[in-house]
Amino acid sequence: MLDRKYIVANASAVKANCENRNVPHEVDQLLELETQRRDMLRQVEELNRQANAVSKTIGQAKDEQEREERKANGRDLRAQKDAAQTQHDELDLKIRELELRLPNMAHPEAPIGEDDKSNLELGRGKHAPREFDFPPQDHVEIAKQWDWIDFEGGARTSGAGFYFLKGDLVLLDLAIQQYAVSELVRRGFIPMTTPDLAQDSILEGIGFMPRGPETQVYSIENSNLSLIGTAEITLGGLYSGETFDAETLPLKLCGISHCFRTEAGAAGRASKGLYRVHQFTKIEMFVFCLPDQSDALHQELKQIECDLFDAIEVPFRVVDTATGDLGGPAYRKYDLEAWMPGRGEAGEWGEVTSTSNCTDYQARRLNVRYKQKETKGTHFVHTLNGTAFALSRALISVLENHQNRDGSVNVPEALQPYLSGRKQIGG
RNA sequence: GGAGGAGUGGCAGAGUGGUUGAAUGCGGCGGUCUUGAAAACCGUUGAGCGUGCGAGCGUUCCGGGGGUUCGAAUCCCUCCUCCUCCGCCA
Repeated sequence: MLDRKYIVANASAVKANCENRNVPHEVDQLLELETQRRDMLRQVEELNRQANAVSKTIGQAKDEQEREERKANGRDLRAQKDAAQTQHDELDLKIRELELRLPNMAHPEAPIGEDDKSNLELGRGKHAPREFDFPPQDHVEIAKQWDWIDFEGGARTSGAGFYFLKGDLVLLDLAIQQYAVSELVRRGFIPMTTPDLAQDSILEGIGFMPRGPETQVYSIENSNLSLIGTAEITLGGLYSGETFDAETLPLKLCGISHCFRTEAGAAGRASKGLYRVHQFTKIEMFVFCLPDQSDALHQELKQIECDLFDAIEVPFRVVDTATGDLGGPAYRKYDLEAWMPGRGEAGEWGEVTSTSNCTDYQARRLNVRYKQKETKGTHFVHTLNGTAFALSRALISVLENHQNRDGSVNVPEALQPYLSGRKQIGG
């Protein structure tokens, strides 16, 4: 959510931003309603002031008759105030609905473009895509050879898009998680396991739309809870309504959670094997910080993602997301796309991580503030998030890039300590 | 699941219908004293919104929502959270 005063003062920039992002807007209507609301607010406060003044004189009334007259006067003023208040609240609600649909402003250097075709490649990882001297298999084939993934069992118990991991692949999965968590802890992140469900109000604050026709998340019937699509939701909601002391920021959190996605409308999109599933585990980075820290922290999160994928020796490229492809809350977003040799005809890049600077957009919706010593008042913090590893896709990248001719898979050195020192699985 | 109790400012803790945004203490900040520090003493110390160049003024907020009343931290209803005891359970 944008600051209402900012929208009023910068209406043309807000409109231009919506157009760059391919989001329809009703800024003009919002401005009109806001003008009305302010008038109404002034009326409400004036009536309230008068009513309060009358109330204070009632105790000092000189006789019963004067007392009753003043009471009647007070009643009348309160009634007028209530009527004005109701009008004000209706206007406020309409404005808020419009505001909630406005996306965050975009970073001035973010590439402008309609969709992901305008995304800008910023660089590559340390490892170039491998030249195979044998036809590489995709992860589904590799896993099948060693009975590492049971898709049929997943479908039987839970439906299409669910799966069981088995055997050594589970150990690899855990090794990646442990490696990521220890690396993040080393870099000052506090490890946290989070609830896998959150209240809808928190989802909305983060920028998800639970229960809409295009919802990405599963909701629990007869409750206001939804399964989280990412730990960003719970970590971001963790301090909703709270005020940080400025010295305690930046606060870096590392969330370990399951992620649930309906993937509604994703049918037909590249979705083989583990690539697009309804549930996966994710190690997520989340940061609360001061406004002047968020740009640098965004670079830091991007760098951590690069370091992690370099460490597991997976080739990747970094992409600066175009305005039209940014989610609503993001001011700027970088994606890492890993090389997946088994994808498409002869390998393709596939998104494996994403890091966003959401500036104060989520903080305003969730009411997360900071307070600086010596200065009056509070301000909204900035929030950032980034994927360390989404395990489903990380596993694809490791299996496909480190496969051998016989289907065995080399364990990247960085992961070996977390896999009993083993250098290979399968075979 | 059953029975009780409690939710007030950064914290602790008064306040049960009318200048109470809220006593008091602690903490924080400023000052006096001191070579310096401590102690002591004095002063100061919540946030949101509106309005004004500004000092300020107005308004809202005592877990959330609703109600009674001219007026609610204070009375009523409801929800949430926490604590204690009992039961059940990984």
